[in-house]
Amino acid sequence: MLNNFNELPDWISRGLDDLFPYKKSEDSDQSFIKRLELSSIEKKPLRVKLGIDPTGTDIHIGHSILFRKLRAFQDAGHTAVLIIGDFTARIGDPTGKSKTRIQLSKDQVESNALNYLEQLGLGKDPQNSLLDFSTPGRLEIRRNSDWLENLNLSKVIELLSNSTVGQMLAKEDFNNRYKSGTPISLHEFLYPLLQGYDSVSINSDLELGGTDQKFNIAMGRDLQRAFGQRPQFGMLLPILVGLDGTQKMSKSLDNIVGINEDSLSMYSKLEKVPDNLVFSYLNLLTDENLNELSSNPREVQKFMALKITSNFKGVEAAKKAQSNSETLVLGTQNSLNEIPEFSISNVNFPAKAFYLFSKMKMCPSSSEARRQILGGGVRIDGEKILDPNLEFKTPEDLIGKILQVGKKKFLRVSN
RNA sequence: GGGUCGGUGCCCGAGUGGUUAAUGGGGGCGGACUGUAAAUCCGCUGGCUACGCCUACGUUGGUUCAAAUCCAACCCGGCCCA
Repeated sequence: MLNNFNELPDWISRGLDDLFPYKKSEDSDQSFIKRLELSSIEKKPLRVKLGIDPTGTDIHIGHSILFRKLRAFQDAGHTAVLIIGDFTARIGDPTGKSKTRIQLSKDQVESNALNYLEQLGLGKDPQNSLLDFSTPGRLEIRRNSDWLENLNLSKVIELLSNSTVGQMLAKEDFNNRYKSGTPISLHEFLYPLLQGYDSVSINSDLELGGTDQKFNIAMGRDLQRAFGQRPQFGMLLPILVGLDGTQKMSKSLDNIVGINEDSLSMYSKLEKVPDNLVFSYLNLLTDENLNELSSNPREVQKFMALKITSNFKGVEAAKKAQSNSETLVLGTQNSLNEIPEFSISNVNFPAKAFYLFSKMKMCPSSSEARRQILGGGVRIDGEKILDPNLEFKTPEDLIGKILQVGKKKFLRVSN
């Protein structure tokens, strides 16, 4: 951490990686504390910007760090301005990318956006959702196509003139790609400028983002000044490391915990994250006191899994997930009360084992199912099966039984 | 636009006419071990109700008994020149 932010209240400083600029100054453009004071003197809530590009369909707990912080500002009475990057999603943020992102269609982007909002809590009680959608004045949802779709060329040129090729190439991602000979399309240079222009369009006081967003957020600050606005502050929060323990959490790396996952799989994934992540998960995803943790690493890990699952699924569900997960380990699956059920209706009989497991979506393909069986990773009601051609004559032979692949995937056969 | 090099399975990367579904590494998955972790060891890693069939080496055609491997055109990219 570059600074210690201990002059800031805990709800702001918790988990913070950087807040910039961070100067001791009376100028509310330079000192965030002054900006906060000004806001309370003027009785004008801060406009806190967070942009999301609706490129995928699943929000994971890594994203939730930002939303939790945004929510903290909401709860403190400020206005969250959630920008749906429906336009920028079509360009693709080059940040962290080693290659040009595929451009998405308008329809895709729109349905992704709705999906995101639902996951964030649209239509839900604020107590059970990431963001507060219902308290008046606490949330604005804006789509950046509103102002970006019809930007004319002269405006675009004006934006472009605010930055230089040198600046762009100084940005780490572009630099790496340039040096390694990976293509960079010109339109990708536009992305930081457009994101910056979003800040101008909504008159942002503070923009939240992951640490990789520093360049883009700083661009917003520059542009706001160029357009005669009071420049925003940038608040950077750490990028959550994914389940593999090394790379950032990202769907394409397949190391995520999705906030839509059922409580059992959420808990199960969390309780077995690599040890080096446990502390940061507690720090970034819960409000627990970090000075009062057990000295037993396994206990801390379980505690972390329980607390995080509770945040998303409620205390009851989390406790149930924990006890279910413990029974699973003992191999007494029958006592489970919360195994997801899956209908056997699209399986044709007689059904061989490998066919069954692929049709029940336990394995991605029938060939894979065959391999899993041969590899000894497949059980029915706890009993290992080794013959991929094991045949089941009728659905009745299977209904109510528990199919298992590996240690984590379970499913109860239903009608 | 010209020159030149290149496009192989999730990724990287061998292979330059025939046991090639394609060496190797990474990643992933499964098994043993364990703290359901890490480390380590072992196995698997195109699809298909399968002892067989199908689809694969940028795209499309061609040569050949036979092509990822040869030829042509096209598409895409790196570098150099303009």
